[in-house]
Amino acid sequence: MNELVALTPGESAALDNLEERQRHVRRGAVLQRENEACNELFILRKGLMMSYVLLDDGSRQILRFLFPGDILGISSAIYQEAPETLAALSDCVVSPFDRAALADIMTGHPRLSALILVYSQIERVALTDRLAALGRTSARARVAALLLELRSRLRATDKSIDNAFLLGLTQEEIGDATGLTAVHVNRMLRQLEETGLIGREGGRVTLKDEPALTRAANFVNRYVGLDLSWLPKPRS
Amino acid sequence: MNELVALTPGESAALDNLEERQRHVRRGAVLQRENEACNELFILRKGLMMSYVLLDDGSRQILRFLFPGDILGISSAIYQEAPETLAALSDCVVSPFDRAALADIMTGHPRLSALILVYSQIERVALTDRLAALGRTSARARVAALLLELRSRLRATDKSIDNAFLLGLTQEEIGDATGLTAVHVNRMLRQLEETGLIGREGGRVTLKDEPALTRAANFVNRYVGLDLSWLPKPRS
DNA sequence: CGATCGTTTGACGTTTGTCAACCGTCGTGG
DNA sequence: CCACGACGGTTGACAAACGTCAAACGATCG
Repeated sequence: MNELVALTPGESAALDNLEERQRHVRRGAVLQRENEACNELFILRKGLMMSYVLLDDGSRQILRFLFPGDILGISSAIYQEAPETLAALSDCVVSPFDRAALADIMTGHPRLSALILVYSQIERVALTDRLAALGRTSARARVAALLLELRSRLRATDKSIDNAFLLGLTQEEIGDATGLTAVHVNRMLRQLEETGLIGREGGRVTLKDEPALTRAANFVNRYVGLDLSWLPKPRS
Repeated sequence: MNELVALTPGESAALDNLEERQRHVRRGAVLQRENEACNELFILRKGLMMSYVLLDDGSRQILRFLFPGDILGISSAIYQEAPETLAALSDCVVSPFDRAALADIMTGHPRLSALILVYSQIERVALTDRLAALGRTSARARVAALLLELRSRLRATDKSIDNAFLLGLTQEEIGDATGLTAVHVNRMLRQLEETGLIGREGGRVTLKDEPALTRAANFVNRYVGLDLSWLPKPRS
């Protein structure tokens, strides 16, 4: 949270309290399964995870990729059964905490409550961007938007990333995120490569023509342009 | 909020405070425009509204339909510029309030803060349901899901609604919500009618075979199955 | 009464999915 | 050490779903 505002000692302590415990999650492991009870929330410390749902016909929709610093499972915490599955795309480290800890923060730290709401709204807007992409843009635009989003979010934790990054996803996973088949994702990636917008060498993607990609995708970075001047005063 | 928990007098007073003012919004009017500054939030009191985004090519994605009791514009409140447009689908009444009032609630009423978070998470899950629908289901399923969702949400404010309701949307609006063209929406509606799943008489839709519709749509009502046992204690 | 809007329908085009085959890499167990 | 199988990527032929264009109709409103 300290990227958005300077925290008071009391607020920092409350957050550190959430991150007391650590749990390692192996690549491919499931942290929380759709339709199962789940009393824990998590903060992702290291690695890349995803949330997804499975439909009746067995197809999968990836809802969101999760990066270090993200809070996982708020939506599951308000339901008796989790509405989505959380799974690790790489070896990860998470800090589990329970719903009572969330309630304690909301009672004792109004500004942190507001920041949790802010993060959940940033996520909401990112979801609506993807909704618009799935509803109204071409396969090519969706793949381009996904690459831009991945790069932008990876850079938030690893400043060394510039135009090139290791794409930790299979083409099937890209397809499940963008509403396409793996075969068509492959065609789109190749087309982006052939037209010079991206480069690819064994899992590594290079954004070679970022302005053209942004135009193709109408991508907006939702972590900039915030207005937090209205946040309540910290209590301690 | 009082549908989910019994409010204390202090909490009720804080909410009544938000609804002090009233503003009438005519059908078709825009309450908030994408990319414009907006310092107000709203509670919808009467009528039907929608939020949408416009893409570069002029196409529109409707993100969400808004019903009485919904809070409008939280996501816009955290940005300098609104990420979405709010427009009235029928004559409406809204209660505007400012961001400072939101901050006051978060400071003074921890349980209301938590409930605001709960509502924003219900909305989040509804958005992910729609994301999965757009990414992974057929045009027929998406239209069926929209009809079920509309009926379910209309019934929340009007208990007299059973299987039939007045569909206050054009087929173009249904298309913009489901990621289809108006022409194809028409074909799907006619197909649902011909196969006996729905009936139609001039703007009125009747869900004639609800189990079959639910199967066609894999629809989940996200306003049931909540677990709010963890909510913080009310302060006053 | 004309104009506009929403709906309906048909013919046709494009995008995307499906199916199938093949390739290279990697890990594993005989 | 090698053979095998699993997995992910690549490619082509074909099919299905959905979009585009165009025309006509009825209702509503000024």
